[in-house]
Amino acid sequence: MATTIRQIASAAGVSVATASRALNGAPSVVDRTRERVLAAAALLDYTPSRLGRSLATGSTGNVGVILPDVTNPFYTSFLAELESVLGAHDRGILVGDSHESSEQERALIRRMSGQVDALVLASSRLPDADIVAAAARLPVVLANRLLDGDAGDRLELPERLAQITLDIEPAFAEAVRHLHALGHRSVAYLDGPPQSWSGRQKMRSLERACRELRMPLAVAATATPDFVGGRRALASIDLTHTTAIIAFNDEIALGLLSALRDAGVEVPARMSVIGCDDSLPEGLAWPSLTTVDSSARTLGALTAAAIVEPKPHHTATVPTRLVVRDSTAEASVLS
Amino acid sequence: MATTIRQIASAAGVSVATASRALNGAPSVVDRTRERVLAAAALLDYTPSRLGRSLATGSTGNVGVILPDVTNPFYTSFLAELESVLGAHDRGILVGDSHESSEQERALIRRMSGQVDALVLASSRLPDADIVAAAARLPVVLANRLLDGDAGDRLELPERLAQITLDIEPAFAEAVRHLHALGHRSVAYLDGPPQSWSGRQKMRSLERACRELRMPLAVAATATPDFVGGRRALASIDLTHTTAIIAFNDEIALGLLSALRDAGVEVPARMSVIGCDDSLPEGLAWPSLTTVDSSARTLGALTAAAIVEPKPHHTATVPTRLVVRDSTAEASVLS
DNA sequence: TTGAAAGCGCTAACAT
DNA sequence: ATGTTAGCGCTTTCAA
Repeated sequence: MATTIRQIASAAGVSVATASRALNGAPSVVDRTRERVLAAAALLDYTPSRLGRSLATGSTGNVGVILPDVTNPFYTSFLAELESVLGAHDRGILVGDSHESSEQERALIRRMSGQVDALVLASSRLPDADIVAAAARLPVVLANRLLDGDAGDRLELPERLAQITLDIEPAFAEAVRHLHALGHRSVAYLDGPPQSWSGRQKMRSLERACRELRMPLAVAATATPDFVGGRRALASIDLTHTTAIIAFNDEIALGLLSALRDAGVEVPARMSVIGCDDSLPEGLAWPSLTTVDSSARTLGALTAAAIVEPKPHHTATVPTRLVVRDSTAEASVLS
Repeated sequence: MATTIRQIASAAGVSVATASRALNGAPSVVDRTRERVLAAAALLDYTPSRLGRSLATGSTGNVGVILPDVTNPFYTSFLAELESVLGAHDRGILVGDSHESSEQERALIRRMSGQVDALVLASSRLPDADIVAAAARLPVVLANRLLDGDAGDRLELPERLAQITLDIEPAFAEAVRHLHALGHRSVAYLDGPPQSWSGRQKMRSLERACRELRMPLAVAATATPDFVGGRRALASIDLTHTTAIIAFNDEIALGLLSALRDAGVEVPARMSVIGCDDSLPEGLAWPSLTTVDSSARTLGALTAAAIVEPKPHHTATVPTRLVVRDSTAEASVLS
């Protein structure tokens, strides 16, 4: 067994109450006493039990983070930033991977609640009602998702539910205008997971922008929102009529680039490609990818802030912008 | 406040002890009583407090996992597998990112110990002594690292220290022989982090294999063991005398490939490249990468097994093998 | 300024 | 088969 506060107390010749106060820097402890306690603690290599403290104070110092896929670079960047900030505040992280499944997500929430002070749900695939229910039990920060507050105000949003999102609408509209200006007259969109809120946002933004410019929008699905999914998705695209493709994320765009190269379709001469996230290191994509910069790290930082300094009904949004590189060019003339 | 076992007990008209037994499926509870308790629990939406249970039983059901970099695909694959297996056993994961720093690693261990049942240290950058000290406090599984047990047996290895490693020696030797057979007469090695145990293993394997074949080995460092590090490292390679490069991992190799393409050096015609891990999805590298297959997922699975079914002085090793693809070919004749 | 004692939610002897 | 009781390690009233 590890050293307990009782041993410290008796070693220092004080009561446990005093030992506790000294250890926690209570002002009411006289210097000489504090020194004795601290010395005893150092001597016995004392580490306070988080469990005991948590039970007594009702706060654990940990936050639960649930991601759809720990393997996805977008979420690992997010997690890295979150971990970094929370770690600096001496708070631990319990992670869970929902594998894009709402069932698993529910199970994780159940397992975590009770041993965390707050929950971060990244791109939650849960129905609104479940999220509201979770937020009733403990503070929840929703990252990359918004609840349908406008839907007739049917469900009251809990105070302790924060929502941090990416403002992708303007950048996606700009992407479409960018393509239009290059002479493209139709756009194909490679979608992400069907339950993804951000995916729906992207779809909506594209639909709207395309409508305004009178450009048809073709939508194709990907089995998985990653490199492999992007590679496979090329098969579902009508190459004879498509000159420009926008992807749900950079991973998909990268897979697409790879498949296009294999198929002998030149980028950008014959096909323009646009990604989303700007998550790839320079030089990984060839040609370098035109993309919508939406920083997962910033999302992580704002999420961490929402945990560290909670505000009722807190919302924040990460701005995004189109970054034009070498994967988009003037539309080729189709034969 | 959430529902407590006391409320369940009084609602069901039994003592807390009986309630506890019923909830935990003790055989000594008669069916009718159990039903009443379970019904009360369901009615009141009861979730047992992990904290209370942990304090009483001395086991938390959580394991701590410390990685050098949550953003690195090798570690995320490892983590994904670990999470998957442990999650199936209803055990939670506390993650920490040490950012390749032993200082941070120490701090994380301190924060975690006391609230986890076991610790997983992936590619720990800590001195042997610290690891032994940690293992004295709680079970530790060392992944991708071995302690110097042979160094005069100076430090007794704790029983509860498991060590899971990759057996890279044979595959690295084979990589060198593969290059030699293709006519290469010298090898360059792009190393990983200096504190990395596996990096030293790789170096040693290469040195030995090269010595046997009388091939000179040139070693260059990378600032970071990732794509960007690989790209930058090309500058430190003598292109006029090098025909083959082996990299610490696939990320570095990928960066190298990208830099070589920018520099107009053809792969494999002019330069052969070999990676390590086989962590890239098919099609990501161009040309496809000859690499040493050493599965991070398998490492994760074996590590999870060491947690779930602990054995004293447990060790296990993941076999590796050379996978020949398109990035290696006959040595070019240098002018 | 310090100590005694209660209690956080739960489990596990020990009794009955 | 069930109840009583004593903690697990800590914080925090309340008294002194």
